[in-house]
Amino acid sequence: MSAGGYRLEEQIGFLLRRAHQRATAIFSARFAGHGLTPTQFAALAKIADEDEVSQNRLGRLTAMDPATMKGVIGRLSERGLIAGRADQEDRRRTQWRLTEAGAALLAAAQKDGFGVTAETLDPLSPRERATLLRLLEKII
Amino acid sequence: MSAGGYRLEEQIGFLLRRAHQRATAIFSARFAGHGLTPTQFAALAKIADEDEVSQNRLGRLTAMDPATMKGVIGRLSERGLIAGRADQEDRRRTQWRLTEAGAALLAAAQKDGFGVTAETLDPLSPRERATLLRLLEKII
DNA sequence: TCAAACTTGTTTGTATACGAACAATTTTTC
DNA sequence: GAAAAATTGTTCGTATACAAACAAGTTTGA
Repeated sequence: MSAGGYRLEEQIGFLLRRAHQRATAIFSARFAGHGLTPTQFAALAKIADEDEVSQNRLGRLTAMDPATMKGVIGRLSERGLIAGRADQEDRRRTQWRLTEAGAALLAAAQKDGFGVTAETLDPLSPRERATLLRLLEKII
Repeated sequence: MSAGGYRLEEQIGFLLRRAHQRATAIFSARFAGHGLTPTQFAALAKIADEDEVSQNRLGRLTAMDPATMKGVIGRLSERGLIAGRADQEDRRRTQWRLTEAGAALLAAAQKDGFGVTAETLDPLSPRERATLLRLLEKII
């Protein structure tokens, strides 16, 4: 009976956690054949955008902390989807690129990426979809 | 240059992940003194609502899978914030309650719970806040 | 009734997520 | 040009998140 009037179901954090869980579940179902997680797909997509990118910068672009990024990079690299080379200008850095296999997988997976977004937003009207994206951007 | 026109920043899943990350960061800052994570706090709040609740039911109420719930319950129980008893009617079940320490911590933490929500939604007008909650509920 | 189906909870393994502490390197500042 | 500050990346530890396989107990249905 919510002692202090705190209703979990109405808290933005709880709603965001649940909405994210649902989006992830939809992603997992559609990407089962590709063997990619949402963060792995995000990393591939951003590496493709950037052509070549350091680990830290990729983390900023995909909203992953350096420790998390290291794990994602490691798994993509082990699977041969990306390849790294030492940066000559800055010896702390490793620059990462898609391999041919990575580019092929990304190309094959991309339409499912749009499918995930479409299915996740399916309960909303086009206008509501735009509103939701706009409001989410405002609170990030 | 988004080869297939796939813009990560506009995908609902990516926005939800980032918004959830920010909400969690705000929670962590405000709850540092209480030593509670968002899921632990959610579990305490729901146990208080229900008075006594089984592990699986609590998982459904707080949107946690049974394996996750077990970890959360274990940590709260180890800290003496909740206590479980074997259910006589259904011998598979354990029923969980707040201890006095748990009830006290929940009472002390609750105003910070509201603070997290307020800070997270701060960039939005009251009308926008209501809209965001409504749209999130629709896509869950 | 009794077998099938379901529910409750556990365990294992993989993948984020991130704080904290750290080493190596580069940039800034004086 | 040297000290200070910042950046890049690693490692360790803790906490979700969930699939899959499982054991044990309960409910359903023919």
